[in-house]
Amino acid sequence: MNRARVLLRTAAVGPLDYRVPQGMAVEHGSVVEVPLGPRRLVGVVWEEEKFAVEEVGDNRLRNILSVLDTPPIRPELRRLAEWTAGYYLAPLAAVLRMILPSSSALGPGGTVIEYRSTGVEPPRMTAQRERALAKLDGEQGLVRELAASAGVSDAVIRGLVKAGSFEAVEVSSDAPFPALDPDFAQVDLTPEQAIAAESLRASVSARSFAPILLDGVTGSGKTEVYFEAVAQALRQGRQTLVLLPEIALTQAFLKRFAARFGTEPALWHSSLRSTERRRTWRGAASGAAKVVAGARSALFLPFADLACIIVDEAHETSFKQEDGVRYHARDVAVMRGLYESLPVVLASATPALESRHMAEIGRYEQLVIPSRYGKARLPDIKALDLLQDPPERGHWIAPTLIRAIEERLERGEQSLLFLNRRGYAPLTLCRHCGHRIQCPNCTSWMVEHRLMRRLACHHCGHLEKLPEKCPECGEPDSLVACGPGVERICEEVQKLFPDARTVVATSDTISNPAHAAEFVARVEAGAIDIIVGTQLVTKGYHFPNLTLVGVIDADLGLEGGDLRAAERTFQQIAQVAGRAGRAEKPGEVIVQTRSPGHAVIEALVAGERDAFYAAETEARRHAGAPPFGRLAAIIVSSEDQSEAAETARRIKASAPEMEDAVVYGPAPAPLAMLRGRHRQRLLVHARRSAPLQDTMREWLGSLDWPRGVRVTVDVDPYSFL
DNA sequence: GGCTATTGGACG
DNA sequence: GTCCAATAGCCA
Repeated sequence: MNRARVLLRTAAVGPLDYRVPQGMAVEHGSVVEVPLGPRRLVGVVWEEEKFAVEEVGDNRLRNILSVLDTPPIRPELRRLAEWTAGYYLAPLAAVLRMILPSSSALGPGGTVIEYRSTGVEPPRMTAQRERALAKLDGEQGLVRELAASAGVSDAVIRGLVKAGSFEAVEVSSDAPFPALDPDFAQVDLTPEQAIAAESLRASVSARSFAPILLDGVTGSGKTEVYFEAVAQALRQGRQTLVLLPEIALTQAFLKRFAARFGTEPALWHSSLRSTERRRTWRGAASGAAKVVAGARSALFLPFADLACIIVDEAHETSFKQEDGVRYHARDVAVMRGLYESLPVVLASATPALESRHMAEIGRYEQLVIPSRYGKARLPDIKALDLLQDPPERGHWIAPTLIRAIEERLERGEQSLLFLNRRGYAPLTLCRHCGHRIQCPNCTSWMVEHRLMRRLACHHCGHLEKLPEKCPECGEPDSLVACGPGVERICEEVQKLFPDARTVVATSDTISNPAHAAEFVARVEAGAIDIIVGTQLVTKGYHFPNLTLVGVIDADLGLEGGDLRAAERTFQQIAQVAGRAGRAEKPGEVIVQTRSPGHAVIEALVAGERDAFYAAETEARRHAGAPPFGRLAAIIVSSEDQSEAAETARRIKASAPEMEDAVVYGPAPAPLAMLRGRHRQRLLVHARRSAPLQDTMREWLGSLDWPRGVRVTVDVDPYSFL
């Protein structure tokens, strides 16, 4: 090879050709450093024929500077990258950015000095120092990382190091991974679990593509079952990837994993420190990291010898990336399984309708674990009609639910109240003039967070102080909180049961693995009587003494009515219900609703999961909705409202004639303004068989729009905001 | 004319 | 993405 086509991570620059100097070993997939103008960039050598680029004369080529010290990106992963870019209409370079982390992980390794708080008070305390110490308790990282995490300058951290409040820790970025033992723990499976486990072991050994739906009710021990697939891969010396929907969940997972295999797996998620990032990436590439547990982006790690992919809680919508490359990790995982010839296990108690459908038509294998582990039985779900049994005025917990909590307190058992709404109140209103406090950057109300004493926008993160008088009419003490959030429910609980120990569990209070571990430990130790939580508490946790789940507002998810609203509500309530009665003590679930006759609520109460799915599937089939038809959204945004609207109109006007697709819109998006950008949406609804991506590529590729206007395509959208 | 802000193209 | 040169806009 004397010239090479190099794909760079910057989307704005297409693939470029370089000269391979004499004696340099370069092959397809090699990770190389190349010059571009005055800069040095990292890229990957790709097959020339994949790109239609203008040929450039040998005389204009510059030399590849070096081949980096990492295994080449294997063809299977290159094909997956191409598929992802093609399917989601994203630049290949943007997918490459997910494969190659920032260059720090690619450069030479060695030891670095990180710092960890010691608990020593500095002799002189300042506001900045106080903030850093409060925020960084128990954290470790580079000075730069700590400073960024606490929102202070590097100098503050360096000062605290000098004062003895932080100590230096030498960290090797290439520390070896401790060996995982496939036979560390005695495994005690029920006959039902054993059958599923054996099937998974066989799939791993078969070394061929096999998408598998592992469908087991909550508490049936799916994790123990798929651990047997991990064990099988370990015995063969090969690697496993476990995708988890939320970092907050990893703590519980890691504990169970370590109990089964003797030590924790390698980790991958967006908030890793640079040393950890480097270690996991290189461990995946070398094959030294036998198991990687991670968020969706772990899907693009360059595994040397992958044997199996497991998608835990595969129905979770957080697997859908909502910015950058808008891919669905569950679907890309299946494609990776296809390219790498390996089994992909989608584990869930409430599978996505799409996944169930694939199993029904025989495209996915289905393994069912029909009952709970040991003596545990599925909880009894009751609907509580809020019109018949209303809470007191200005309150949200109905008398029946209050009595149920009371019983648990008397028996020394725990209760969980679920409301998928962070903060204290979703809307703040002026009683005098009717003004509603809105985010300056978004079309959304500011949410009061009483614990933080701030108003927050849940879309852009904008924060403001809670005003003392109405910002519109200036009337003092006229602002009232409307509606409940978890903090307000917690306040109500504390008024009702002043002696009970309550905790709010949301992404605000459990924002890192350390918090998650502390939360789990406190609940397990019986130091908590009542948990009030958002969707964060609906999955993964196993609290044997928790016997009551109260759903504060089951109707919340049904509002807005996007195509998956009913399915999502069903999954969410079934999952949170699954937290009750996970050991010997039976669980009870009380679902507060204003529409007990709604199909979702009736299905939950009757325990008729299959009937619900069947009806929902028929409705989707009738509407030509996914998985029977396909959707793609086009979102046009600009700081200039008229430019966004005009561009959207032009896109619509240039839509090609399509027999098998319809274009709806443009219309202002439900979130008409987001982060200061005005947004218009179009929706393409196509038949299953339509060449959706090709059509859209051609359509949008022939247009251009003013600078400052962004046009994004969302294939298989999950959010319609 | 001389200065700064904006924009389009090249970068191999 | 970033740099650079051509161009447009602005003032004296």
